[in-house]
Amino acid sequence: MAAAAELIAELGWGRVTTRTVAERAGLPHGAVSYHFRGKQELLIEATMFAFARAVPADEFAALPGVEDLIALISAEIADRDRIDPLLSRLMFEAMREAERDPALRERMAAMLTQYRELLIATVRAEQERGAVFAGAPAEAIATLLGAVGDGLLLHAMLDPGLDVPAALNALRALLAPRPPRPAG
Amino acid sequence: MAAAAELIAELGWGRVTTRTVAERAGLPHGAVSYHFRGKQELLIEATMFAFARAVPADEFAALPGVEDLIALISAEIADRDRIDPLLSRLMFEAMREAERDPALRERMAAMLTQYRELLIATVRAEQERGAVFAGAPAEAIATLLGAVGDGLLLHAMLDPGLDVPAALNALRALLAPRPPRPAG
Amino acid sequence: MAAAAELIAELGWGRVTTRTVAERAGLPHGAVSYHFRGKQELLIEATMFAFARAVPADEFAALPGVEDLIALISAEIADRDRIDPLLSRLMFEAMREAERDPALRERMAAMLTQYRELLIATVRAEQERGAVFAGAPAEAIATLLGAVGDGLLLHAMLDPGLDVPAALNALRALLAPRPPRPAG
Amino acid sequence: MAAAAELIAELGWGRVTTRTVAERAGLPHGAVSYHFRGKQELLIEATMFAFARAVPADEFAALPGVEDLIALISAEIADRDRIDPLLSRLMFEAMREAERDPALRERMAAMLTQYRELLIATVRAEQERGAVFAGAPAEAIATLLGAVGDGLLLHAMLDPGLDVPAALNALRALLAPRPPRPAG
DNA sequence: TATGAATGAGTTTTCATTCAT
DNA sequence: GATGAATGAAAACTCATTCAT
Repeated sequence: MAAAAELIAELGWGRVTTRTVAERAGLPHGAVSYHFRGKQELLIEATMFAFARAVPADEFAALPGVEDLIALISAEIADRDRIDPLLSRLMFEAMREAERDPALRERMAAMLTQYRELLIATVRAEQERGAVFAGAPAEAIATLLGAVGDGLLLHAMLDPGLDVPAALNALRALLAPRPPRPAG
Repeated sequence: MAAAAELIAELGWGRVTTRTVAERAGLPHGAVSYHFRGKQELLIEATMFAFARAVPADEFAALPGVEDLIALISAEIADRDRIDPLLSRLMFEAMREAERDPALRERMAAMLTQYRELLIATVRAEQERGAVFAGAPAEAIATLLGAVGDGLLLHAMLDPGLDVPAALNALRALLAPRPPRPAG
Repeated sequence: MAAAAELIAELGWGRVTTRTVAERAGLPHGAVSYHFRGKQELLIEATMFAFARAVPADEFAALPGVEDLIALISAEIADRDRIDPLLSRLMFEAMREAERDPALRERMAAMLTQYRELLIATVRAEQERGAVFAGAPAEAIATLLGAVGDGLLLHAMLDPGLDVPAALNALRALLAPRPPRPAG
Repeated sequence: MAAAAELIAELGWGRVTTRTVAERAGLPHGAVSYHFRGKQELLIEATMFAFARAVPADEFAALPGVEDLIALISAEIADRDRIDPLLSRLMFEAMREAERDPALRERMAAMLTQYRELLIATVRAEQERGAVFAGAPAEAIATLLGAVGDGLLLHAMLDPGLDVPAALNALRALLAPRPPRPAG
């Protein structure tokens, strides 16, 4: 039941009840306990299902080096924040919950690692192409990029007036390659 | 009852119960409802209290233009993550909850605005001093810095192995001033 | 759960607790909140259920013009006060509560209106038959009769020694038809 | 604190809290427990105080035979319902509570007996004056009058559209003296 | 296999009363 | 004497889970 994912995003992990999920899905209440071992299992499955459906595996495989890096980040934010706020909220809920539930943590970690690997590879490729500032290791820049993405998401969620495009332009300028610093 | 803040960080906002808070604080159960109008008020007050105690007002006033900007960010992360992991988790919980509770959102927004104003002023001063990349508006760079700070916090929380110092070095390099890009 | 009605009569509306109701009914505590949206709904449903069960609808339909009016009132009081003191107390509690709860008030008003319509029709029929004093409008006499009924109920409840039969005899005498008052 | 009487009338006996009383009276909270043995004592004292203040003893003594009986009832209803609904509501609350609290019952009974004696004496005097229907014992008519008074009060409280003046006119007509019934 | 009624543990909240100051 | 902070008993309500059908 991927409709449970909606409710996690809307209400928060802890406020989702089995009844609400059943109602939203138009299913009988007993079905929840019948198909899943418990609420937690339902929510975890729903979360991973929603992520898997949103980012198909082959998209991950195809991306590095193809898209401009900034455009990638930008599109990601735009997707999350404008087109489907569900996913960004769900991501935060799941991150929070993952800190406490080992089962979820494991699955989230795998997903995040995959995403991080993609970022590193992309940064490295762009650096080799000369399209991105090469004065720092790709790993470190990728870490920054991931942090900027989620941080902007978080701040934009709290302050809808935040000028995300301007911030992304600044990021673009910062990431631009540059000549070696003149001595002195 | 600043001991409630601990529990928010440990258990998550929604899993804190009045009973648990009372036990942790060594107080009778009725005391919670006696001193606060309800659980939510208690948690909000505890949150703001913890933040206020962690970042004294005069520190805010003294910082701009005095400290190196990167050092500021770095110190902030180090403080939060090493000295008192409570604060970073609490921040995350509070941000998540602020999305749903208008009262908390208002207070968090005020705090973040104050922090953002400080960042902007600092960035602008450093740009004028020639110590920070001037190719983007101070507002946009400050937005990025705030996002990077909280994003790194979040990711470091989820992945304790994350190389934060390396990322901060990369940030330092990216923020360094640079000569105008050669034409072409 | 019509057993809740007993407790309203015995303890008073405000002193009935869900726990008491559950115990009296031999049901687990959670059942109350499961079957009704809340305590108030339970008590309201129990009240209307008890009234509906006590005065079947067809009795209402059959009465007007058939029974002697006094006998009607008398039977009503006797029924309520002797056969089932529960109902008179319940009626009083419900009236008191109806002043504050709009939902209950609406349902009580509907019931009282139905009863009052019956009284008016009966009075009017008896007046036309020449069996009841015709010197006042049927509506006004019906209002008095309704008031006398509930007033006697109330006073008999508070003072068990009250001579209700004597009062009903007096009512019978007062309601008797009379010749036009001699002029002067 | 006679201001507690207001709250009984407004909220109902069981819903009055010591805090509310103290606030309404502008007094410190501790004063309630200091001056009275408990909440119940406070409410009982407040009730009797309000009644005593509303109907001074000498008024009771002066009334019988002086006022027209209907005017007395009418004035009573008007007073209660229009000028000061507080007293009528308080009366009902106190009656209800008196069923359960012996201490209150005793004091209410004394008051009601005094009132009933007054009614009987008045009816008897009016009957002797030839101003009231003499075909029934004064006691029984007094019982009816008392019941009509409280019954009308109760119904008028529930149904503000009730035509009380018309009902009182009918009562006046019913109580009018009449010649012996013509034979046949 | 599927359902949804029923259960009871757990949570928040209210409030009369107590008692140190 | 007077205050109001503190206590804890009791109440309503929620909800995941169980289980008879």
